[in-house]
Amino acid sequence: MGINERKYREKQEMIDLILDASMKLIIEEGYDNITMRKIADKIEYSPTTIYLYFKDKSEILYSLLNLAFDKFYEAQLGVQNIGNPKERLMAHGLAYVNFAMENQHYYDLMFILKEPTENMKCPDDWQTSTRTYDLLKTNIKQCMDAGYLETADLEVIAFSLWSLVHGIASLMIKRGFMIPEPFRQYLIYNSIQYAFKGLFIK
Amino acid sequence: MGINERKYREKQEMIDLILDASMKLIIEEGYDNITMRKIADKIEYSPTTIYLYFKDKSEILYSLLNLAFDKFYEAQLGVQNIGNPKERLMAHGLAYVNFAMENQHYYDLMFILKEPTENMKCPDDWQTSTRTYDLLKTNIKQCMDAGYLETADLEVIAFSLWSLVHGIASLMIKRGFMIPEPFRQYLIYNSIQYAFKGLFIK
DNA sequence: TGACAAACTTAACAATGTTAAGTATATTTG
DNA sequence: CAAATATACTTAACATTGTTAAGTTTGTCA
Repeated sequence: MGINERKYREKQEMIDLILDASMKLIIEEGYDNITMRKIADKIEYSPTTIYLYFKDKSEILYSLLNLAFDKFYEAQLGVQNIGNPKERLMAHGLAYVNFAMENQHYYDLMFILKEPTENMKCPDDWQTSTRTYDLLKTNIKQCMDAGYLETADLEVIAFSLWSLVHGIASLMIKRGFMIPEPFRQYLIYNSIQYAFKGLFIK
Repeated sequence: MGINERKYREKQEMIDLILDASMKLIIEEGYDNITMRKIADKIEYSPTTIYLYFKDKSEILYSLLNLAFDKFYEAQLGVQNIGNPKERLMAHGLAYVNFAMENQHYYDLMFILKEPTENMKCPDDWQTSTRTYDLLKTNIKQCMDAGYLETADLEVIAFSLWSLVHGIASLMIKRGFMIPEPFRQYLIYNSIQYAFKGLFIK
């Protein structure tokens, strides 16, 4: 009988409803201003109903983190059609920072906030994140194979590049107000350019 | 009459008492777990007394941010006795990340948390922070003058290096749990090494 | 000594995440 | 078909948070 299937579907729809509302709230009002009651208001249910679908608030944030990583991964894929490994890697870095700047709250969820990580106990729980990191490593590897990068520990190069773009993104998001607006874009673009150029050996 | 001086002194002592207790609480229990009532408990006053000395919680955090920057600046000064500009700059980067790792809550206050920055409206309010950034720029400038670095926009180079070390530090602090412990130190050290080496031209 | 200001506390507010207990609404079972 | 039971949801309440208003004690100065 399809009754169980329907129930499962309805449960899933409710979960999506909650996540949708939460994500919208985060985008509208920022992570700090998201509360269980506001989510409940938005979906027109009582606050406690949410607890029938999520263990607690951090589990909602963890689910949103995974959704954010999906969007992030897609954005990263956008540069994979570039043939030349060096240009691809550079575009990759720029795409990373651009995504972060245009989706600051997603970025917060993915790499800065602690709360959603309370639900990440074992490595299985961060598959959505390692997927994008693997993409970066692949692009680095191909640069290395093509002789654009010095042969070195792939993990070290990857972490260096990741740190660089994450540093740019997170500084801009959290302390960008200290830099006058017209100067921000200039700094972002040229810092990436400068740092990447240094690493390439041809 | 020294009565006003005494009162001023007492007021200052109270402020220090509150800041001391707050900082200890942050170090002991982390930023998330610091509450006005816990601070009050620690200094053995009622919670509302604190409001006679600080406008609100974010003003306390802002004061702590400045204290953190003082410690940070001191730590950075530790490498200034190194004669060779290149070695000094590299040591500077390492000292930066080391301080961050050893004082994660300070680092949170200085570069990641939004709350304390609510009290930073005009550039006068972030003097303690620009001071350390100026130190970095000085060291970069000297590397450039000595021919260790390609001549380029100082602001761009400084932001690149800052982003790199900040990226390493903040990733380790916020998502370090995803990297197995013995590997973390290796990654930190070698990433700095790798990225810096790329930038030097001799 | 009495007026007044400064320092501090008590009580309370609204907002937060979360739980316990209760009520409708489906579903299953006799 | 009706009673029993499970499912979905709500109401009420709790403890904790930052913060304010009102009151009390203490110190200062005429």
